[in-house]
Amino acid sequence: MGAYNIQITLPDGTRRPVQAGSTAAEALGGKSLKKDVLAVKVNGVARDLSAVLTSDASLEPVTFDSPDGKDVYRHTSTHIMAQAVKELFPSAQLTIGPAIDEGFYYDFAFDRPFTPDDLEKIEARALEIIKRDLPIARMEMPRAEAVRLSKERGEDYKAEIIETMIQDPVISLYKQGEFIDICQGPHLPSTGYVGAFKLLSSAGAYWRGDERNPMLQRIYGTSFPTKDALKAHLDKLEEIKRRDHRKLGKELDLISIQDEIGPGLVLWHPKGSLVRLLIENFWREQHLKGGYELVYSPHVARLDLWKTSGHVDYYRDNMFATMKVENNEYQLKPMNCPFHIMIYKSHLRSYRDLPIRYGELGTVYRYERTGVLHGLLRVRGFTQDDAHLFCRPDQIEPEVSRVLDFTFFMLRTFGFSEFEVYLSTKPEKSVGSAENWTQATSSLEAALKSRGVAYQVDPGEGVFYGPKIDIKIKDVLGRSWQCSTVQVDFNNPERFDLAYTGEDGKAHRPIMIHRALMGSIERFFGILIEHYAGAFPTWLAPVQAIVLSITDKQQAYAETVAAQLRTAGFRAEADLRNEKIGFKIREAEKAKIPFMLVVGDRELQGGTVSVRGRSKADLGSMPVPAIMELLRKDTVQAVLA
RNA sequence: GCUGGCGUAGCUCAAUGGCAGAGCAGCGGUUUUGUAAACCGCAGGUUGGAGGUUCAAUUCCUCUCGCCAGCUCCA
Repeated sequence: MGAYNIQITLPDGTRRPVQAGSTAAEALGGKSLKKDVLAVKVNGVARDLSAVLTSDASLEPVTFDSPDGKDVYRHTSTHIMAQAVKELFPSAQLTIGPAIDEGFYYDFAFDRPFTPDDLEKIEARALEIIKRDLPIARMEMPRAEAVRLSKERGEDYKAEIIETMIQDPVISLYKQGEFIDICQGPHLPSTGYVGAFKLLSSAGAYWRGDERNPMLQRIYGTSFPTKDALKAHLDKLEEIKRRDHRKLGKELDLISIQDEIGPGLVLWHPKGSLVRLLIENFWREQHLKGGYELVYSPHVARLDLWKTSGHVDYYRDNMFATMKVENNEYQLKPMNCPFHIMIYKSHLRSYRDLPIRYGELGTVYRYERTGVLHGLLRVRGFTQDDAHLFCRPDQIEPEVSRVLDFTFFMLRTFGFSEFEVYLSTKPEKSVGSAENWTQATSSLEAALKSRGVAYQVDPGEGVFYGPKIDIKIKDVLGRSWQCSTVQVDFNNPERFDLAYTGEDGKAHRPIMIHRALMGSIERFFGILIEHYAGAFPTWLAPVQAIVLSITDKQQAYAETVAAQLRTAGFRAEADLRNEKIGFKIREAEKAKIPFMLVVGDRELQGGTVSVRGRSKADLGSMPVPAIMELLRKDTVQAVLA
């Protein structure tokens, strides 16, 4: 090898000559390199530390802090798991094993599901492989040879992957000990780089995600550089469990879903109903302020209505079966839009009337397959905070801008402050002219830009009838939920032959915009429960304050205080039971009531209450008007924030 | 819908091919209490449902309903 030098450039701008043929690791500092450098970006492309440098390049160390670093780390982790599986169960075939958001999985073709017992053994073996600190080497070979090698090793799925999914003439493989896997890489330099490693669960998964294909056995796991980081992650998983709306919904007596009633059908208990009432009241108020007209529509209608709308053609699989009434077929409604359209159609409309905005908290029923139902998040009967805007093409942009403002206002009010916005463009199967699509899409973009909203484009992900904007919220645990959607629709105005009379006296076709802010009230409520861990802010709390008497001497006073609060418009209760104060506080804490007002003889004498906020906050003694002021401030603040 | 797991008192969970149990909640009593669980007692069940094997099934088998995890789907 020639002893000529090449230039490398480091992220801080320093340049350094190194010998051509050096590895990236050597170029970065050789043996002094710490174990927290996992890989390297050569000219922006993630590579192994062992990658050989042959020309001038910019180098950037990749650490666990970066998404690339996590990816490399977890990818090697999943190889380690796969090696453990192959060692313990040689007949298991490798398929795919990617790094995912917070860990990794690997799918194996195996003749039976892995048991929790298997998982323990696999984990133990994986830890041993980490201890062996096997060097991980990259190899390259021609496709045909890689296919042959895979078949030789009994890895038919791997051979299929190369043959059908990879175009490159040269295939890269990674080897650690006896374990070989086809993989693009990059990987960690050795198995010993993995600090903390844990397997989490196993489940079936179809080959290539298609239920007609054989079922594979998937194992999920995660890994972190340190035990503490792993523990933090496991703690977070515990926290997610603690906040599960199905658990809290039951504990706080908010809702139930019962066998006798049917899967995916929700009973709203009094406390849950109260929260819902508060949400809906706020929603209606804001819509009236925002220039919407509120409407109601029936829960069933003639099937023909949905033939006209196209739902029968496109979405019958997700609709409940029709019912026969007096020789006519009726359908439980899966959507509200046809009704709003029919309200629009009940008059001749002038261009002066537009935009027309119909809003409805409309309850719809959709047949969801049993396997997808999930608490409040995925149900069969739910209420959409639906609205349909009928407008001229030139009104799309201002209307969408208004909707965006409105959406962010609503979501912020419910405590969400981080958003991800997606613009979905024309899919392969679509209706409407190219011109329509272009104009609508650019109107959506213009609206987003006018609002200074950062967004990503999802090419081809629009609905067949028009482009859309989806907004995802991030909850307090950093999880994303899609709630809001704004969809332009060219299809329904056409199908229902909607028209308005223009300035020119001629009939024109209006554009429809479907939009939902919260999406489904059920789902949004589920998200809210988890976001707040059941501890609703005062303005949404079903019970805002509870008066706790110390002995029955203060019963009358406690009732008076509670009554005063209720008269002033607060949701207050009194706990007069013959129980110790510690017990009453415990129950009130468990019920997550924002304010506990303890009244004993001292308070009785002074006409005060001793205020304890949720989670131990001691707010001291105060007269009744003062606690009312506190409640008022706490309530108003949230709504105006 | 598919694969796997699960289904026992209102809730959380034990147990066994041979009379189904605990804690909490509920009810009755005692206690009159100062910031996260006072004490005693009582009651509570066709072990999700149907069928089968067995002298005997909550336990084993089949079907069915539902739940959970994942896959798939999501206007």
